[in-house]
Amino acid sequence: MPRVIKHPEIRREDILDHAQALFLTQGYDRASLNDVIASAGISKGAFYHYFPSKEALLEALADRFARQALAAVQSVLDDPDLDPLGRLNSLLSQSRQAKIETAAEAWALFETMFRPENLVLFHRINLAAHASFSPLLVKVIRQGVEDGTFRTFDPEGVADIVMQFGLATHDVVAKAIAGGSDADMEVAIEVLEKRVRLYEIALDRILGLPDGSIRIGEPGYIRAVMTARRKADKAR
Amino acid sequence: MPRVIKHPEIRREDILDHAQALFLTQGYDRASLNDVIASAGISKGAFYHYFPSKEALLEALADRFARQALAAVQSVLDDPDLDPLGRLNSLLSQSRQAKIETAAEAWALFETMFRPENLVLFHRINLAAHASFSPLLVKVIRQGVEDGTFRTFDPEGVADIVMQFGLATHDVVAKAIAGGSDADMEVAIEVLEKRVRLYEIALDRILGLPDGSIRIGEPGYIRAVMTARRKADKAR
DNA sequence: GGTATGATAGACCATTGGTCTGTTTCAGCC
DNA sequence: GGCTGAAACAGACCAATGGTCTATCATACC
Repeated sequence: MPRVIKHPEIRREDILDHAQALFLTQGYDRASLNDVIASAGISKGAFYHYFPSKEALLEALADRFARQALAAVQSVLDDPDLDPLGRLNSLLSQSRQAKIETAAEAWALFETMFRPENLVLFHRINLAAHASFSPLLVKVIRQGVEDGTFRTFDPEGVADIVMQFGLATHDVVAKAIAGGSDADMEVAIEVLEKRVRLYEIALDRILGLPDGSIRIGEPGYIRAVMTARRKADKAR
Repeated sequence: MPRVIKHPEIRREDILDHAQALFLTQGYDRASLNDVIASAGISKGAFYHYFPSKEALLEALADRFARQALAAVQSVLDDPDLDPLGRLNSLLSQSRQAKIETAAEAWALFETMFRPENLVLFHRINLAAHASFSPLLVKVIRQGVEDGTFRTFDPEGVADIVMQFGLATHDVVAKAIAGGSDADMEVAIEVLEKRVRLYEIALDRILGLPDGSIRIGEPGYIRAVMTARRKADKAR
């Protein structure tokens, strides 16, 4: 094997990229270290020079995911024109960043992320995301409580419940993927939209808001994501 | 090794027992098949005579857990004197079966179940539990909707959210375990009781009930479980 | 130009989940 | 009681895995 030397940061990202592709397509357990280093075109020595273990690679990957997600909502957090409710709604929908054109990509991520063999990876990402998002959510909620928009005795608890919304959709999406047919997809869309409405009124209640205040995503967004995926599927 | 022949069902349960002990103490990944067969005192041939793979063993274990849990609440489901709300509350608290004396055991299960290395096992159990519990919950909720106690447009969604309550406590408990000190425990108790109250009012709302209708567990139950554990810990 | 240090290669290792062949036990039949 | 076939079990064996170790290359710096 020819010896290629890259800048450490580049090489590291390189390994992460290849690992991400393999872990997402085959799952963390089924993708072997040999697969990773073969894909990245490096030797075992090189790999262990950058990561102390396969587990550490997984964690680094989860961290990167969480950081990227955080960066994606940074503008919402920084926007000074948003009141607490608006900020919370924007965070929940994330629709400012996730435009409809990228819906197909969003689905691709969903599809791979929620596959059963990706449980471990998904969980790590969730942990990392929780660790970095929770404090921000708590901050927003606390501000809302102070200025009187929200009313709750447990901001951290509310934040956790908000975070769990992601997990909540897990089962539904997983089943839709397992099924795969158009009919399954249609069912999944309806179930998800109902579920979203349920979460909205639950959040309204535990934040002491009048009904209809919380709006998770724009109406029809889920359908847009799902149908975009269907189109992409049929194209290939 | 002497050749001991047991009744197939006995042998199977035997293997499951030893696997359960090992998986819970060491985690599914870290406990090797050799550990399991050594602990069970059998050969590889014997093991693969009963289970097609290590994965299948995990699934069988999860199934058994789910079946046991189901059996534990069967009386609540069969009780003809309970109205839908009472039945739901009883299911949520499970306090009829889980008396305070068994609190220490409950904790032991919690402690092992929620350890990070048991993610996979926990998830399988959760899936199995979800599969068998959800329909029952939906049935109860549907009855409540019919007789006018509950009011919701999405019984399945409500059932799922109820089921997720178990997962919700996961993080809190996991952190308390990670900490381990009395102070950590005290914090965990308070956080958990707040979280429970939050869930109660959220469920009240999405079931169209007046506040205070849903009661997850008797007041002080969490503290009872936690302190029982503390006593058990200090005893040894 | 020498050299220390980081970056890379690849042989090597113990262990793992899983397979395969062979042996023992025993119920059912004559 | 003896025979037989299938179920129950034992254990050698295997490829692959995550991880270690030593040797080699490249480069920045004096």
